[in-house]
Amino acid sequence: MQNEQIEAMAKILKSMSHPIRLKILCLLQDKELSVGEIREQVQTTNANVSQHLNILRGQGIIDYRKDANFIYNKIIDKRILELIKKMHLLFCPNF
Amino acid sequence: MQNEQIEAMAKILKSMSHPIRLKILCLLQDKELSVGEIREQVQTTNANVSQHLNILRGQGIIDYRKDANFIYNKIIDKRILELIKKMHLLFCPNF
DNA sequence: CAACTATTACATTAAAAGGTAAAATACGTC
DNA sequence: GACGTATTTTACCTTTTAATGTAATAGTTG
Repeated sequence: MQNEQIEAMAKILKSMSHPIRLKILCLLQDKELSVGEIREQVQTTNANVSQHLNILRGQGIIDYRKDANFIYNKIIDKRILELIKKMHLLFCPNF
Repeated sequence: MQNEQIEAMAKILKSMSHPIRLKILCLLQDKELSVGEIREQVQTTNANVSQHLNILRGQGIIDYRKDANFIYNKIIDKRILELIKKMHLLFCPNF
């Protein structure tokens, strides 16, 4: 890996390395979810979820669509999906 | 993934998510290296490398052996090796 | 406009990173 | 065995960055 790529990769890893954000990404693996739906699964506030989502958006990992006053979030970077799948296989082989 | 596993995984990712530590892991993919040898490749001080190595050791990702007054470091968690390989494939397909 | 969902802004707290100097460890030589 | 040198670690302090809480704001709906 080149230095620039290492920097870029480290940024991506950092954005995934917070428990709440990692959980959000796991939840979004197979379906899109609204902020409120995410908050139900992650023990924190609405605003906090929103802030974490914003970090993931900034990395281009997720995107959203509006529907009424809901915001549905989904993963758009397929590489992240693959990476999570791999992590799952490597670190949680029992599931 | 279970919550505990997510916490554990987030910790691992965090320890990999610093550019210097990620570079160290890349360098250690195929060979063991002393602190000084790592410092040559990573633009920082000896003490700083040592501190980063300590974090990776704390995670059980790397271990070391002594030889004279050199410390040779290597990756002992094979899952990390696989994860790096996968990241390489996904994010740096040109190399 | 009242109710609901989400975002933003700001302030506070907590955690990580980095610099520097001192200390520990090992080696060779006198 | 004391001394000088090389390598690495540790400790301490400072700075920087990240995370969180709270309240205010925006946007949408009926």
